[in-house]
Amino acid sequence: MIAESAITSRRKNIKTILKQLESDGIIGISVDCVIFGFDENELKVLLIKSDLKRFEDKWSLLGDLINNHEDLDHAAYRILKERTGLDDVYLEQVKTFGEVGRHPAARVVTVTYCSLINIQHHQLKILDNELHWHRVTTLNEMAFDHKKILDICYEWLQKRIQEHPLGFSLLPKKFSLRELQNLYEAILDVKLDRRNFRKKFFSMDVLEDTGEMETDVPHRPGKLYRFNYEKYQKKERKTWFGIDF
Amino acid sequence: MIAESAITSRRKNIKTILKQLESDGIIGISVDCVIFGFDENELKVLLIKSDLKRFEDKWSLLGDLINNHEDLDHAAYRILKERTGLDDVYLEQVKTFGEVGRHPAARVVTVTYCSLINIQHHQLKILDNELHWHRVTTLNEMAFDHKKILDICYEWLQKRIQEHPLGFSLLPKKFSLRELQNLYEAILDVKLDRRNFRKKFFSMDVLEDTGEMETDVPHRPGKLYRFNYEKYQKKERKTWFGIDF
DNA sequence: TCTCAAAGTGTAATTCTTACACAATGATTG
DNA sequence: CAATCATTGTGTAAGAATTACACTTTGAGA
Repeated sequence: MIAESAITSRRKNIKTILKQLESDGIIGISVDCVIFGFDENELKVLLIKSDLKRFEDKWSLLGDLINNHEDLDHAAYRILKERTGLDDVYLEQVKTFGEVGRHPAARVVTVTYCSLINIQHHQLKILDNELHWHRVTTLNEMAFDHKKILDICYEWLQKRIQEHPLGFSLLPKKFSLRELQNLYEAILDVKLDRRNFRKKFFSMDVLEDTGEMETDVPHRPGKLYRFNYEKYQKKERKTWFGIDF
Repeated sequence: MIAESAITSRRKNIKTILKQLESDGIIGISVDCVIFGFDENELKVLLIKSDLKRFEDKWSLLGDLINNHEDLDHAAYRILKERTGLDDVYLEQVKTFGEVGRHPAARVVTVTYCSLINIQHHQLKILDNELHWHRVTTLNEMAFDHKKILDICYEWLQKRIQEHPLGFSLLPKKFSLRELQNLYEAILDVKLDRRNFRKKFFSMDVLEDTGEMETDVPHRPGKLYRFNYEKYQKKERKTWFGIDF
């Protein structure tokens, strides 16, 4: 398979580079993408089987070394594009990990980005069967320090989704309020009151009625909404939220 | 002066290393510290005059390349210690900047850490007169992309201080409620109601009455409190704050 | 002892959050 | 085509949190 051999050769390349870095005493810089998706009412993360003997059968995040003449953000978009074929996606830097022993082959400092994509809509080309959507909540061991990275990104997401409208990136353009609520309930692991949830979103005034309804549901169909980014943008941001800790 | 010559030689060293990195096509990794202090009811940041011709007379953050066998966090503490003599301080990673052209001498990716220190209490040894506490609000041009970095760190601080008790790091161990309120008002650039401010902090139950009073104030002295870290720690953290954006 | 400047304190109005139940709808089935 | 099913859609009242607001107390200094 073409895709597979391309990936294989890329990996050999990485290993060679890392070896070289290590012998020259140079610190490598990589980007690791934590790619979240939402499917079957569960939060998923896109992982790949580690190719290192040291981490046999362990899952790892999608990452790569950055290029010398490439902005850091650009590297993140590139990696995402290479692995998923997508470029119109939500992507945000979360944290940088730089402990000395975190990569066995060489000293590598990695900058972590979170990406949120809509699994259904994009139907990314997972030709390569080493790629896998894994449930976030039932993930134990991972390669490198990737479990720790994932945990931090998941916490980041839980917090972030309550303050910024990133959740919509995980849903189709048109969605029902039930889908939206399921998303929040899954990510935050809470049960929310349906009426209060609706009231809250309507009062925030960021949803737009598409005039369409759900189809193919075995019950009364709900209205479909879309996120109105312009309205959201126009809202004024406050520096004062209230002290609470 | 001993301190000065040490710094000068260190800087030459950096320049040499950067030159070498650039000619070898290697990406350097640095840490930049945004060191906030609070004095005379104003938020200050510790800066140094840039030593690059390109940025003559511009202020820059305190930074250094990381060492090969040093954890990233450790590098941040080291730099802080080298520049201020302090090691028992609040320090937190904020964001990594990796645009290609951000450093004129070489490709350098920099990881930014925010540090909060109490200017009065520590009396750091600013022997070197190129070091300077600058008002955050009246800072225009800076060297490199440091103004952008500072802006982002300042926004980070404004948000963070409302959710976490980091503000206390900027105050003496014992402080009056007025001092605390001045701190919040200065950082957030808002006026707060004195009674509501007190009510809020007392209801959060993180302040401890020291039994002491202010001295040397030309008016009725206020009680002195200290932050009770244990009580704060014991509070349970919620994943659910409420959606709002 | 008088003045000054800031400390210390309570309450009522408002806004936000939570808890809660029943009728309407469209799809499916017998 | 009538009955059933599952889920949508909707309002209100109680409680909690936030806001706005003014007068008395205290110690220092003149």
